[in-house]
Amino acid sequence: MTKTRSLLDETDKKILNILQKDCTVPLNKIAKLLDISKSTVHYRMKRLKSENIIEGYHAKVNFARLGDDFQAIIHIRAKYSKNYVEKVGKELAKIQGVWAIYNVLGDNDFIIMVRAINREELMNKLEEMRTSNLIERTNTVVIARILKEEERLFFETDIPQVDSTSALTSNDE
Amino acid sequence: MTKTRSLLDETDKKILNILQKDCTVPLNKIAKLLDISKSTVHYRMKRLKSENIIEGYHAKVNFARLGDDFQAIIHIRAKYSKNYVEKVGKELAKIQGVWAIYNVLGDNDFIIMVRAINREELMNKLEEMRTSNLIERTNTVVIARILKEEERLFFETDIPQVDSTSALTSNDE
DNA sequence: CCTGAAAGCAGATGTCC
DNA sequence: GGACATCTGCTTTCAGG
Repeated sequence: MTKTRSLLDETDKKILNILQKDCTVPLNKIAKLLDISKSTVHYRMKRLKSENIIEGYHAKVNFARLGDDFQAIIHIRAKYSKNYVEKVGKELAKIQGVWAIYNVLGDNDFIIMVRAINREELMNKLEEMRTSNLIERTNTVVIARILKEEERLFFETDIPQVDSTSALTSNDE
Repeated sequence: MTKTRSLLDETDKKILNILQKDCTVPLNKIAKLLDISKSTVHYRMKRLKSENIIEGYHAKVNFARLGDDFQAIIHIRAKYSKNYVEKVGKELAKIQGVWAIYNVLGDNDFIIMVRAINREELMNKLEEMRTSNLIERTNTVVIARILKEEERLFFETDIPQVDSTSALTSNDE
């Protein structure tokens, strides 16, 4: 009967939300928050990691605080060819400072995020792109201020409504 | 005299690069890699954290692996008013799934990153924006594939050339 | 600002449910 | 899949250079 068997249950999502916000919180504390045992948390985290749902644990650095920060968003139109998405992606990935590459639908083929230390450095990176024979055009937007940059948490809407008849009610006891 | 006194020395940057890539590596290992003592690594990490250069430690989740993933990049033109950057920023930040907000220079005022679980959800979020009287226009680009999304590491070029007289010139060698 | 040793605690493991 | 107890090893602290 309606065994939804999603990849993640609600406990997993709660754990992921906690770890996304701060992956240094002790198993102990997570266990208390979710009212399960420490080893269960450990077990689940290991599973999530091994299944590559958790891709890694990373420190977030505040570059704005360091000066020498010049970030931009570059819109790229590629020249079409067989497997151009992968090809162009690889080429872009090689450029120092390109930290995100999105293949997108619409006027452009890619939107990429770049960090440089100043205008000159950014221009050099742009030059690299413009001399590539895989790239048709670039359109660069300079970031004035980063107002937010956080984790992509799970929300209520992410949780499949497992309502059969009642389902809800029944707290543990 | 010209004591550059940068916020970060080379050791700090190396530590930050390691922790950005993986903040679970033991102090021990970092110490060996940098050929300094374990407690020095700890000392520096604490300083970086307390100075908010390290903003936090976060798990990275692979949403693409989970299905129910519909991400987009939205370009936003605001209606100008006093302090509109902050005002619009705050308004956008409230919308569930908006995980990054960049105030940018150019045709648009903001570029934001949004995660939804499907097209409908995204449309709802767009509707929220379009009914805001702070927002003039939106232009949405759907992400087909995330080819790269990593940390913004420090590079050679980030390390200030501590050249005394001329500043420019001096490539590393 | 860096180090080494000692102490405290959290993460890893294995067994049983 | 989850709980409990144990062990290992890392993080944290601190006194000294």
